[in-house]
Amino acid sequence: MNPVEEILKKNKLSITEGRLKILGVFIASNGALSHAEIEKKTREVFDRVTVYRTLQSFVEKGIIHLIPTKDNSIKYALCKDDCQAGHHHDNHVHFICDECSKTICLDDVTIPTVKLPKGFTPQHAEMVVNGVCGDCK
Amino acid sequence: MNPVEEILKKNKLSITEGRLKILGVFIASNGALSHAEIEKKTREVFDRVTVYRTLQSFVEKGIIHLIPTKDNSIKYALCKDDCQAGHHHDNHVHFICDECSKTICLDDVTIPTVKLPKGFTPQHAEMVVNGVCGDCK
DNA sequence: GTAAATTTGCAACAATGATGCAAAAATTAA
DNA sequence: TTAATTTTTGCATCATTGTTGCAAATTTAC
Repeated sequence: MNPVEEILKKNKLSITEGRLKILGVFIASNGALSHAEIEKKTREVFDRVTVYRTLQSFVEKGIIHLIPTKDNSIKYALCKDDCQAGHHHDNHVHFICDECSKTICLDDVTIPTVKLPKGFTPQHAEMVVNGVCGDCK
Repeated sequence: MNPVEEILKKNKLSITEGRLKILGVFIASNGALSHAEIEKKTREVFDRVTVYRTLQSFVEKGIIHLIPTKDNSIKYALCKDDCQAGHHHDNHVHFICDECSKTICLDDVTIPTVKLPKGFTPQHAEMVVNGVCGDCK
């Protein structure tokens, strides 16, 4: 069994062509992908709705995670840790390159904790850094 | 001249009913607002397109700023510093309450700098903390 | 292989956002 | 203050994005 199928099995998702293909796209990509990008790569094969539902189920199962952005573009990423070990730890910083606009998971950069004003109880933090990536400099 | 008009003047925007009203909504609110919320509060008075264009021009002038979110909902906020001093410094942490889902600018909490891997040049950082706010605890 | 469960595609719909253009309003100049 | 110029608004229209119900197709379990 190939590794893509294994990930689906491990997450109790039935093996379908759509899921194999879309998960494959993530594994082949080195950065995060927007919904539009995934749709473009699979539109000829699968329906728009299938892509939506597939991504939703992947997020629910923790196979991929969302990255917050300022513009209204959801970005999805499959992180190395998640897909190999199966247990989730997406508390890493994300980097968006202003040149190539690629979104990269900095798996080794942990989000620092900040001291909040009185009354606020933190639960989860997200951090996104913009700048220029190694390839573009 | 009232303070709302002054902000528009300072930013070289002509004083119109729509801008006064929408800016007023921001000043009256203690948190960030989504487009939909602003539209709801002004739909009977102004056209949808006017709201879009007004928000766009406010962002361009730096009167309001965007807050990144995971779901596809743009949040806009008017920060205390910006509107009073006129010079921009929105390098503060944002807090989203999981109970009341209010988004709050923590103007006094500065985003910490993180050490990035070799090759990455940071330009700007964003940080969003989720949890429970003082009112909901 | 067959039955049950799940997923897919289609159609339809809702929400969000953008653009061109004429009418209205605001600013500038006289 | 009025007239001319500039800017903004509203309307119509369109594109994109995302959701839902349901029948057909596929996958899984037996």
